[in-house]
Amino acid sequence: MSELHEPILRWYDDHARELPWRGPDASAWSVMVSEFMLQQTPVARVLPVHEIWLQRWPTPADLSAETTGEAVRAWGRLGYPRRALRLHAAATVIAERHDNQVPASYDALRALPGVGDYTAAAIATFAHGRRHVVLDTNVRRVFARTIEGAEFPSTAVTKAEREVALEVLPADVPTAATWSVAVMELGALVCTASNPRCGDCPVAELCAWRAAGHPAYDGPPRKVQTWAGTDRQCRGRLLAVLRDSDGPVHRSRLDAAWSPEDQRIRCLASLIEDRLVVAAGPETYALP
DNA sequence: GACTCGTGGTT
DNA sequence: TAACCAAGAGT
Repeated sequence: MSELHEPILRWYDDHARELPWRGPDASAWSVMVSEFMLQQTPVARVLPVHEIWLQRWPTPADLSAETTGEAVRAWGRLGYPRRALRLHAAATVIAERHDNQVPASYDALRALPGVGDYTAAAIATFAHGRRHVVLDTNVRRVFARTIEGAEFPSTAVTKAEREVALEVLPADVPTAATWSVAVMELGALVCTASNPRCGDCPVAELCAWRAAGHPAYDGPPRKVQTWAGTDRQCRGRLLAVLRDSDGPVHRSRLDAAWSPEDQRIRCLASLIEDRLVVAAGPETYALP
């Protein structure tokens, strides 16, 4: 029984945000959709899109019956639109092989497209109450600080890190689920990456990083995403043209959306390769 | 393990 | 303002 448990669980009881994918009325599918959307996208931007998706596609089979293009269009500007394709593909697997029920086992979830270690553990835990180590960027940062005394965790999840997380995971199954969401919430609201609110932290007195005097991060340089002029930006521009059009668009519309030309051609080809775009006819393109 | 893949709010 | 960063996954 870690001494972190009680203060963090009590803090969560008082400060948890009310989110639509939490609470007793949320379906496992609602949790699954939220986990896909929350991969690298902030809660505030997910909220309105998640509501539309659940209303439009209340079960995996409802989404599976749509074209992938409609999923990409409804994904809107959440970013990383390949997640929409993977969610659609996962919904199809669930509809066809899992009786339209989101699996409860980690292994079955992990086998779905777009579901990695984190998402499998999160769905098993938050949708089905299973007991798993849920290691996301928030949890990793909270443990790095409170337990290891470092400002930030290592770049990749280590075996030792996973073992520590398992050691502090409450043995009681339902408490383990609450614990995981509580630590995530603490990382999201208090133990933030920049400007942590240590004055509001329920475990400030126990925090190794604070006790050490908040030493600055001294690990390898954390990668900074470049953006301007990248293929990612170019792809985003091209896809936005298709997303904002009702039907197929002529190549000239895409030509106007980005230069230089060689990069535009390369990115359009990669979008087609990724099945985010299809050639709809001579010189015309559309969502799949 | 290093890279790639969107988007927009915050500082 | 440019940099940072947000419930990661796949290659």
